[in-house]
Amino acid sequence: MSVNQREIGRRKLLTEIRRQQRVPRIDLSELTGISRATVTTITAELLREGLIEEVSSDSGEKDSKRGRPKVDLKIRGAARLIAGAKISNKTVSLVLLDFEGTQLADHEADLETAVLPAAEMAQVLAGLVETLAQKIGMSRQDVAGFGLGIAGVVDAPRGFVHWSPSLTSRNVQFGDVLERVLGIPVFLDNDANLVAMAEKSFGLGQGHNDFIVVTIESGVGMGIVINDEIYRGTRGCGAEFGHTKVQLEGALCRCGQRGCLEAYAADYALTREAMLASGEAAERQVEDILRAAKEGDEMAASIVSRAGRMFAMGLANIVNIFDPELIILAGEQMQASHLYAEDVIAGMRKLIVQVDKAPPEVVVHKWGNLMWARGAAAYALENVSENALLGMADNAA
Amino acid sequence: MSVNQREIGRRKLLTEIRRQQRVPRIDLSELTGISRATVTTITAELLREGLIEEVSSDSGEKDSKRGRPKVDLKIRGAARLIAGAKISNKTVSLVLLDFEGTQLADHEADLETAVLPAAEMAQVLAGLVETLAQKIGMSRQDVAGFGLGIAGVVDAPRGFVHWSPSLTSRNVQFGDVLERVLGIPVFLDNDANLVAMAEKSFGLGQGHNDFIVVTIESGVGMGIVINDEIYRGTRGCGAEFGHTKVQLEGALCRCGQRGCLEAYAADYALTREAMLASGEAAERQVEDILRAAKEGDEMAASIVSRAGRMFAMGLANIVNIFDPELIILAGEQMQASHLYAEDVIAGMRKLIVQVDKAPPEVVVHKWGNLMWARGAAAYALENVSENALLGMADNAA
DNA sequence: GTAATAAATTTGTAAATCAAATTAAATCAA
DNA sequence: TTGATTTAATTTGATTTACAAATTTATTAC
Repeated sequence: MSVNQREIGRRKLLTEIRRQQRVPRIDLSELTGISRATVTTITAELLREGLIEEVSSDSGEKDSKRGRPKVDLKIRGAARLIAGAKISNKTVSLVLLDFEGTQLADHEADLETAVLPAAEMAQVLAGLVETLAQKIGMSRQDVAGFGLGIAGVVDAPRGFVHWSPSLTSRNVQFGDVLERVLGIPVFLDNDANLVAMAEKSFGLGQGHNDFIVVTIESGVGMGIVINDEIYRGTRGCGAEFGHTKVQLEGALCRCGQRGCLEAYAADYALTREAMLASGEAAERQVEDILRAAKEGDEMAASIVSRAGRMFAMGLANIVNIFDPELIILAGEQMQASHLYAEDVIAGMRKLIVQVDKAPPEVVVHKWGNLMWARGAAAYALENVSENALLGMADNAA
Repeated sequence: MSVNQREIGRRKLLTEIRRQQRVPRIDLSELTGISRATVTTITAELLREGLIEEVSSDSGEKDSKRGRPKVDLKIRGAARLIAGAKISNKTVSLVLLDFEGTQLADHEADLETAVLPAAEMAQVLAGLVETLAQKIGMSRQDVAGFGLGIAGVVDAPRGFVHWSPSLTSRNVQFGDVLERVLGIPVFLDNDANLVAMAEKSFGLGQGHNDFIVVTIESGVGMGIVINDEIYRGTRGCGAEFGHTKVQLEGALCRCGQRGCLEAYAADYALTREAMLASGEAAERQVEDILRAAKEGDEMAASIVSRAGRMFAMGLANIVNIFDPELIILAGEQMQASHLYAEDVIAGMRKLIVQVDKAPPEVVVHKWGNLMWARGAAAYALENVSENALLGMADNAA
């Protein structure tokens, strides 16, 4: 009933094994502070349960030591099957991972309509997860957990969608709807949080306990990791970096308010301004504007420069508030390169509180379309892992 | 050595007793999920150690129940003596608390100079703590912990001061200096964090796990409470709300940068603007300007209104990032009333992401000079409490 | 004075950790 | 090939700890 001692040990060891990838029992004892005896008993349980497995050789150092050789332990990939998906504008991308986190399959599908009622969306997703599973000869029922990223305002722990551009209805208990239709555990989250999750599990955030991920695609999003956990506000609408205000009564944003960072830094802001300034009716592509700016077009340069300075200002505010050790600028579109530029970062450094200590590291991580889905899967993986451990206690009783 | 089960139980029970103020064992068992038997044994330990005490009557409900009457437990005030202090511009205010948190004495003293070398400041503080203790017939050596709040950039866990307006030297291991001079454990923190601490322990933050405190005095500060703990960034220079930027290349701030919130909302910003606008050489008092604004003076009104709108914008950014359940506007000066005004808060509400859920509660808490010192003491109390529990384990061994 | 009732404690048992002893699996040296 | 050496992993036995159930304690009701 209560969280007993043993469960704490099991959790500690399983997470440590996951972190280390491959690790012998004696090191586990060192790393976790749990005695060798207890490590033996607990890992035996985890082995029996099929959650981990032994790997013969320690490939690392073969300096011909004598003594009984270490036997590495690792997460057993075959233990569970995890699916993750991200709903984008008119496409859904999915990945299938094993329990180790290695990718087994992926899939991409178009949606006929970008916006659907919750029930229909669930039907579509159920079909896609089935298709995905069949790619490796499995069925949907074999999937232990499905993580889904959806744009909008999401209350992740409750699986509740306040609003999403992909759903016709507001305020849906979408997590429950999905679980009913899919018949497997579903874990729902805001898409920006999932990038943070992906960076934490597979990306540049590995080994960091506190960091911030800023995502740049059509809008500007943010994920916050504090104390090794995704921080979500009380109402599930925190981390709205794109809608922090950088100018009082400034430019009009898609959200209807004025002065949002997005209204200066996002793609549509650039094209809109260029259109307005030139008086042309046709929209120029962002790439066009960036190229023109580089080639000396003053108007274009001015637009791009302001976007960069506004972005730097927004970033600086984040640093002044959080003082994180790391900021990851993550995005799949190369066209946001003007925001990744070194002078933008330099501009940010000038706007933060000056201390005799290095400013936070800023790294850029450009990745493919599937990263979102992998983040969603990582979120599911975390939850499935936890449930697997809880399940063990039940079996014992 | 390792944090054993028993220690977890002790901590749980002690914090629960502190939270409940007075509580019988059987309720403790209910509240913490620890069995009655274990509650008996652990509370016996805590009693023996003198950290808690029994109180005969449960004053609450005397509805003539039968059965053995409950015996309330409470923190034993006499267990430890805690001091807290805040260094302000040219004064130091101090409080002396017992282990329950009730105030036993307070003291205020002027500094000859606002800025001192670390060693001298430590000497001054040692004398003041001695004076404080003697007010109740005790000496400095009887104080179990001293919490100190100091303006500037402070790395609290390390007791390191990057920079402070009260010290001549930068980058001082001030915590260690103080401990050497005072001869008692010292806990150092940034002053804004201490207000958060005070609100969490004694004020409006009680019962909330995640909230934000914005302090308004000569500058604008912020304290962040996440998961019932003060959040401090990696370098100890987070939560610099006053220096978040609200205008690109805007008004000049004391910190040398442009566009800081402080440069629009702080006292000196108002007086400066009024002076510039009127062309007068003499500075007007903030109260003057506020009164004039109310009486229809257009220039004054414009200045005050902009300060309010900028402040609303800054607050909205905090909400858009954190989505906290509660924001406490805390300050000792009535003159900041223009920032507390209802229309400022309403302005903030218009600038946050709109969801079908109530915006965060905003409350105003005006308090006296000693609140800072009480926060410092609360910080020390938390640490001393923790150490008392750790000490028990050592005794047993 | 006795029954009833509820809080707190005691008792005996089961769970779980750990240090120390033991076993297992390898290398090295002769 | 054999035995010494070395190190990892397991087993053993003691100890800690938590808890359910039984018991004691302190009160009211009748």
